[in-house]
Amino acid sequence: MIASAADIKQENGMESASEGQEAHREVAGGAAAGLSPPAPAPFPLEPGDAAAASRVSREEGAAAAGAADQVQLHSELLGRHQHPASAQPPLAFSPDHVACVCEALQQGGNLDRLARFLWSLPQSDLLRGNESLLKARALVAFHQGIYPELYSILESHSFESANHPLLQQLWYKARYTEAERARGRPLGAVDKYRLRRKFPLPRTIWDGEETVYCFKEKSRNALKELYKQNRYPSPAEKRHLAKITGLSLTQVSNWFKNRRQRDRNPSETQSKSESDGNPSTEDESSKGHEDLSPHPIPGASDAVTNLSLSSHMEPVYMQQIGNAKISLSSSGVLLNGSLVPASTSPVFLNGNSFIQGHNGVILNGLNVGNTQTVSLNPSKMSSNIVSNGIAMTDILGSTSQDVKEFKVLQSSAVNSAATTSYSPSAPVTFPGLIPCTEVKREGIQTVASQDGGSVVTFTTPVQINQYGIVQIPNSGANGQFLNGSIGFSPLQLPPVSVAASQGNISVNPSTSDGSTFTSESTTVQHGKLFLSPLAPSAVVYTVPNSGQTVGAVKQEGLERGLVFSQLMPVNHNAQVNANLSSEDISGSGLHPLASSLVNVSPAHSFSLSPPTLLNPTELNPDIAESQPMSAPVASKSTVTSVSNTNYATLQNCSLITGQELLSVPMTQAALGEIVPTAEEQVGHASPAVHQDFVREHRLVLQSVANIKENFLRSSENKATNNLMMLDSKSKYVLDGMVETVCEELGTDKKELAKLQTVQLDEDMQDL
DNA sequence: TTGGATGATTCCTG
DNA sequence: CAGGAATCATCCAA
Repeated sequence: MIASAADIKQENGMESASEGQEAHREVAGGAAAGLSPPAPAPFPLEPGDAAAASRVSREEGAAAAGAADQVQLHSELLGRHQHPASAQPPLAFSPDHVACVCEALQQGGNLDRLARFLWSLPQSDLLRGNESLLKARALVAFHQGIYPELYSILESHSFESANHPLLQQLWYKARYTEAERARGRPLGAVDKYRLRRKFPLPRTIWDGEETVYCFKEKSRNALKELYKQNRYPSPAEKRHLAKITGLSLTQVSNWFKNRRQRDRNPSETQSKSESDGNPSTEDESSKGHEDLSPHPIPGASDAVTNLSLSSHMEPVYMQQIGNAKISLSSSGVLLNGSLVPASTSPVFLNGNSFIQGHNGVILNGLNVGNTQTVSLNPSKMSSNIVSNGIAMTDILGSTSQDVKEFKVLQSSAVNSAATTSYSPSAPVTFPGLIPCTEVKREGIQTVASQDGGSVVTFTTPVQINQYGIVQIPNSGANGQFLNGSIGFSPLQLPPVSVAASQGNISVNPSTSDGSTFTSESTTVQHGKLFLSPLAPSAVVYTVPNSGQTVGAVKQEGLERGLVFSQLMPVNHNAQVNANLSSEDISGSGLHPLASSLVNVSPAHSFSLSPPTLLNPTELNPDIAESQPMSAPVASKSTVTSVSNTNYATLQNCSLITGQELLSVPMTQAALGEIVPTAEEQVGHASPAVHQDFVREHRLVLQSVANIKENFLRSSENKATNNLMMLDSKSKYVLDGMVETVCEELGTDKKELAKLQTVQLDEDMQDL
């Protein structure tokens, strides 16, 4: 689709860059006329001069046939007969239609035609800032070698991320081509690299996220995290990883393959510590390889691995789940999980993950960086000593095997004898665990033990500040039984600085024996919603108290979803603020009220009161097919998990409320007005209505824009297709339109004439 | 300019 | 078809 540099070079011959630009301005000049202020218009169209433009176009117009001509014809008519010369010529197309044609021509690869079409368009404020037009203009400018204009376009408008790859290519290729011309020789890799450094991408076409060796750091971290746990991911895991990282399955597979290979041959590759600064990665890679060969996830019977730690005099029993790798050079921390009867304050994190010594804590396989603090702050320490309990709520990523193993270990924990109590007023650190990571534990009741060891159970709210993982505000006079029900899902926590913002946690009042809590101990968190923005966004809502315990929530492959615990009293005072942005979560941590993209007020409540729990089957049939919810501890657990697609639907519902009457029909109009009925409506056009309609439509689009990504994801769900269509700015949506238009363009001009004569007032009536 | 790091590719094997 | 090994091309920092 993109004209190659060679093409451009050919077109421009041996002219210098500036000469070439001028030449092309003269030849193809009007391409950008009147579309956007930032770019100079070589042939500025006087108001009402669409006819002239039309004539010029036809004279030049080698292919006078097609959409461009039809458009300009109609523009001419409207410009002459409906508007005085002083007014802006009206658009025969709606901006969406223009964008549609642009997309069609772009995808058709006919950039010359696209240039003529752009040139023929009249000036209109409606078209300013139209991203499809700007993109088309950029393409044309690149195609014609008018690089200054290209740069101007790219820098003057903040493009949607969906367009970034293409525009970035344009940016770099233009730079390369310019440099090649100047030097008169092809560029080498280093030359290109220097050019990229010299001309970094403008933020308008770049999300600002650093990439190293083509992979974004975020993606790389996700790969690393899974690799730490499992060097041989299953195809499903690879797919999931590919999905959450935006990489292809092949890239994920290659990454693992390369990583394994280089871990196997550290001497050859001189593999050093990864960029995550975690030497443990290397450590665990360089030792015990025989244990890391492909193997099925072990069953519960072999879930417990007895390791002897070099730095410890006492053995530490750890739970090794699946292919999770265990690397302990000192005491570990494990929350919510298994048992480590080490003498030096082991803390476990969610059972199946692991933890390592020197540089950080790995929460569920994810490393907590040096500056991160894990503090467990209870608010009040009454006498809540829970002797038992390990309730595991593993939200994401855990496998059923994990749960099984957890059960085994849990039972052993319950049956164990030794119980250690920690003074709530004495924060406990874990020597040797993480020299640079502070782990505070306040008001933690240590409870069960195994083999003389101790298991930590959190009986009060657990708070991990913004440098840490989880924040659970304490809200009660009575201590709360959290029972260690902290679920850190694998792969959800980046290991570095953003880790804190990407975990998820559920605080569930559950007991190991399945008994329910009294209201006194559990109501304190009423209405609290603890959300966690995740890169693969998983948000866990757990609102305790209903006389029932909440068990584990499992949802494999959840990418952006909400997990609602049972009986979530949204209608109380719960305002759901969920920042699901995967791009900007580093600063928000887990503060529940941090910047929110989605603000679901009670008015838009999902009716999650007990009688109307979200039914995953209804919301998304995929849920029924997917990972079943499991409740390793609480027998009564009833947790509703809502998959990403459902979440998108929910968002749509809330945001579109009151607007869907506008937006949905608009989609129909945008797509459907190519139908012959449009012809009968010629002459009924009402520019005023049209523009107003467009504005409203834009309003709708704007409101929808925030959840666009979810729209796109929801496209996987057929049930939401209609909603997806609302986002007519989306290229995905346009794809369908483009196909249609391409057909029309390729067959009959009349169809385009029909397209121009859309009667939006009729649409309004339909509304 | 250099050399390590890294993603991708090819070939082979089970 | 996935994994291992070798290799290539490119990236990127020093």
